[in-house]
Amino acid sequence: MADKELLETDNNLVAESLICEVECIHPEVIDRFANRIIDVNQANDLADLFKTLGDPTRIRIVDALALAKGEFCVCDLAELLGLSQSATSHQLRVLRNSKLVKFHREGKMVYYSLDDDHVLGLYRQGLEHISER
Amino acid sequence: MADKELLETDNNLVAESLICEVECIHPEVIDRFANRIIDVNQANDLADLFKTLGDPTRIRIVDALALAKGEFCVCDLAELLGLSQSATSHQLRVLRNSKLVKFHREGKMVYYSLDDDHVLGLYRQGLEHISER
DNA sequence: TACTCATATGAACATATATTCATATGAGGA
DNA sequence: TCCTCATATGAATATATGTTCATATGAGTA
Repeated sequence: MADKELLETDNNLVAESLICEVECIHPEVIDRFANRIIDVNQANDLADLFKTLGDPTRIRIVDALALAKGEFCVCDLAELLGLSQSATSHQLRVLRNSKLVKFHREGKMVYYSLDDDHVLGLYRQGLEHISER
Repeated sequence: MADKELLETDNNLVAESLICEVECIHPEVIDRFANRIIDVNQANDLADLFKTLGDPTRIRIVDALALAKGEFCVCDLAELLGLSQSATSHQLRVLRNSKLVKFHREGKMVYYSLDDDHVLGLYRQGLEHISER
């Protein structure tokens, strides 16, 4: 709105403003990259993956499963990490939904483990990153 | 409390309950891993790193910087991603605080780029993970 | 079938966070 | 010095999320 009023006093500015509201943009940069940027859906999926790992409790769960190189039942996980059973179960569900862990039932117990080595790779790379600072 | 009342009718149960509230724990599992689990501070740092990558807007910023293999000024980034200048700046600050991007000033403009190849590695590994499903 | 136990889940609450709007900062130019 | 412009930032708001509490589910067992 402030712009509009200013424009009426300067026709030269009007033309430019109709094309682009801001002056600082480098059109050649935009043109070059505009169609190569990650698709919004993919960005959402990727963000969801990282978001899932973006909680200290879930990190500790993943860490436990990573060092066990095997599986834990919910109850042991809760005890190991000092969490309530409910909190543990809720967080395991989040990890499950993102396919970061898998599980199987054995009688009354449910055992969880990392879904694949990819998860381990991501986790280790993250660990490396924070260690180098 | 429900436990307490039950306990008074069965002394055998009392003893066990005083040691451990839950029955399903495997003590040998706990003992074996209890002292090897990631330190809480480290878990927080690692979660913060992933949390920073856990937002679609920041993912798209990182993606743009990754494919440019160079730098963008704030204004170009905003235009490229269809974001407001303010939102872009706020998110760049988050990325800066987590040391995922670096920047330098040139006159009025500020140019941002990925901080190091580690970030790129993490990003790519995440991409791989979601592509394989 | 009735009971116990391991796990899952829904609701509620407190906290964190992404965006917008308005404004501040600070560099370059007239 | 005053103005413009690129960027940064604070406040406010809407939304997402982690934990707890209470309860449900569902497998084993008497």
